[in-house]
Amino acid sequence: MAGLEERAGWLIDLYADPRDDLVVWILAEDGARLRLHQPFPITFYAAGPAADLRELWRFLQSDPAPLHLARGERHDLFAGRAIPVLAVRVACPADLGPVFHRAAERFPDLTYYDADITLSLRYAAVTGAFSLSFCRVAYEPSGRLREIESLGTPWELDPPALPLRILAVEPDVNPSHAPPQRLTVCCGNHTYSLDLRPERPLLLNLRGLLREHDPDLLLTTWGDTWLLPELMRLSCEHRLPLPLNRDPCRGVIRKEEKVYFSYGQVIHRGQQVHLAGRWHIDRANAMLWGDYGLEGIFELARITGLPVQTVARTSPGTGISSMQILTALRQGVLVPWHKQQTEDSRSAMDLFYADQGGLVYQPLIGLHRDVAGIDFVSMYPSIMVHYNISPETVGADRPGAEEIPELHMRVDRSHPGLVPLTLKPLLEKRIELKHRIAGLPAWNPQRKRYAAWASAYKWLLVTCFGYLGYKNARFGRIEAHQAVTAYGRETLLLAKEAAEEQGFTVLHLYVDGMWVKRPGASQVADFQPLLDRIAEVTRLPIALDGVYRWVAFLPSRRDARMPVANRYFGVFQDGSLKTRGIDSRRLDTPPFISRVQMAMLELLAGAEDAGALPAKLPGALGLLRRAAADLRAGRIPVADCVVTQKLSRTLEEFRSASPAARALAQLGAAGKSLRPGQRVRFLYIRGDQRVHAWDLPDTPPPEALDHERYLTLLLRAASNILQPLGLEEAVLRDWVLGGAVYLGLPGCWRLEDGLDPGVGLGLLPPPQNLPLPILGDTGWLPEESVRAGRD
DNA sequence: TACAGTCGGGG
DNA sequence: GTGTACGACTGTA
Repeated sequence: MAGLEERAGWLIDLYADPRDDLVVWILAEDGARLRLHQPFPITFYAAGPAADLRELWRFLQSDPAPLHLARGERHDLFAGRAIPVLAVRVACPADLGPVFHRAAERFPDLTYYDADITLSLRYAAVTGAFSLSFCRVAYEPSGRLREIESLGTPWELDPPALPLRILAVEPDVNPSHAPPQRLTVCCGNHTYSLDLRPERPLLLNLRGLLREHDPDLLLTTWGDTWLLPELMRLSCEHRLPLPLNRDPCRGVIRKEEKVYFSYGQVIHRGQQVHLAGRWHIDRANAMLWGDYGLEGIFELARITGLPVQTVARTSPGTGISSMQILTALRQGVLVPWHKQQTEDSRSAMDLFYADQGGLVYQPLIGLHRDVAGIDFVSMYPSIMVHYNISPETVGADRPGAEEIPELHMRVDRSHPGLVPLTLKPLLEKRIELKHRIAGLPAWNPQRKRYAAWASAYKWLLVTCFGYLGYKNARFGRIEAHQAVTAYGRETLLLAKEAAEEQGFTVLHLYVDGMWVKRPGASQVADFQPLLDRIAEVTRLPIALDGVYRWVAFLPSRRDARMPVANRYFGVFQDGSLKTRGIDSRRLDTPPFISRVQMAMLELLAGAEDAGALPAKLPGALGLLRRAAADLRAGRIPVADCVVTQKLSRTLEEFRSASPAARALAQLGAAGKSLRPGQRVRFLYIRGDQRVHAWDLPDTPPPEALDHERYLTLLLRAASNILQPLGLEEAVLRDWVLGGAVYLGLPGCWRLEDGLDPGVGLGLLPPPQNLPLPILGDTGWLPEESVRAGRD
């Protein structure tokens, strides 16, 4: 076409604008940042009794916004057929919200579809151009976009990298703890330190930096909750405009903080500041930032179709929901309007929901060797794809369809369902990523990128199951959820039978994994025939989590004869540890206790074989004794004794003076407030106060700590890992406190099969000869020892 | 002893 | 722009 400019580049932002209809930002290959615009009419639908639809028609005819009305038929997923609808096409996307709300308010009983879909998803469905996709664009000199064509798909493994300009800003301290004094600003190879006062030069300097560098990404720490609101306030006060936005025609978008309930706990989401034409990401407010970083966020944007600033801050559940919506739009299936109803919704759907849904065994308590952990890979999503489980494919009345085990239901496998259609490429790409990761050395940057993506995918897949079961989810249906768990149980039972046929003892089953043992089986090759057999009978992807040198399943702390499903630890053949449910896995355990526990475990992990464990005991006990002595002598830094707990309610709502409530009250008295969902930090101290909130101006000296309390926590943590070796908490306490040792009693050991009872305890040297722990003189145990336990 | 409050899991 | 479970466990009274 004559007079059109053509360019290739990445789609980085997109939003409705009352004057320009739809604004599309392209980061061009040649470095230009293009603000383009185009008309983008949007249609939503209403269904219901014909008379009501006619009334809605008349009502909307007098609506002030330019719109077009038509009758038609559209496919309803749950009805399984096309239904008559009134199509309301709004000329300008910015009008959609107001028009829809006027309609829904006046006619609340009609059913609405496609009414609340994120603009970027609609755009992806209509044009094929998704968030961050590499596109070819053709536009008029005025900026009017005439053509856009995506040159790739979200499923590429090596999409061209964006040449992003990043400006990073970080205050010197956490603003919720103390008032910051200066900002560190990084862009390219330059780093600047800017004083927050006086304010005018600060604003002028920042303005200069923003203009000069024109960043695509403003990467901050506490930018949502403090920095940007503060800068906006200063900019207003001093009447010095600050070009935070790249689009000068728009203001920044602020979203208020909120507290909500999700998966059984209160979540606090700080306020947010979104920019137009460039992104703002606050690492402190970014979901799972530590898990997958910028690369993970970009990949999530690509595959979910959500804007970068949104995926950075939302849960993966929103991502999976968006992917389903995109599938529906592409298939021409109506997307039900999602009412923000807080009705009785006894959804009772956890994202894992092991107790009613998943098969859980009671593990065989104690220490075992010749054990392998075997897991199904993304079991529930794999089941959905393999068995075609989707809200529209499952039901009681499906003649000729496949019968679901245990349930009086059938699943129609003649056409791929919406959910399997959405998940299939995701599962396939994740498996391909894992292959590539395995083939690359650890230092390879591409490997790190893939690992970040794989981590982001993992979370999408984990949450998709919960969505399937939630009855108020757009594409959720309880029967589909039940079908998945039914197939899951059957699958696990098939795996168990296969293991028993091959002479393995099944130690434990947990939803999508199992632990098996057979005397003498200590190599990967010993378990390969079982893996092959399980893959053959279940037709689902199975993987060896690892072969253990030894593994211990812990009993209940209330009753040592009772097993619990989720507390265990073990060492793989390569010496790496796997721990679940023990103190160091918990975020409310003081750091020094976590470190001691992990250090003890690492010492035990040095044993090549369970038989060599007794020789490791003196070292582990020495570590414990040293820790207890350091605690009493005040040699543990108080910062390492801080307990962190998440607040579930406001101060007034606490009915019991729990440690967290006491700390909250102290903070309140000092003028610092915390909201439910935020974490409170405190120390256990002696005296009536019992605790001392950590974020108060003063810090108590080590002598003020409640040593007795910390000693109890320490001994508990130690006994949780030494209990399988026959050392109970009371014994440890006597021993650590330096009293008589009754470690020499034969029969104390509770090692399974073949380990010589009576070995070990008698070999312990007397306490004064114990080897000193592996510590430096100044610091405490290395921080790595804690992280090593978490994967 | 009963009750109140917090945490993890999955990958 | 989410999704209000469950059991184990600890601390308080």
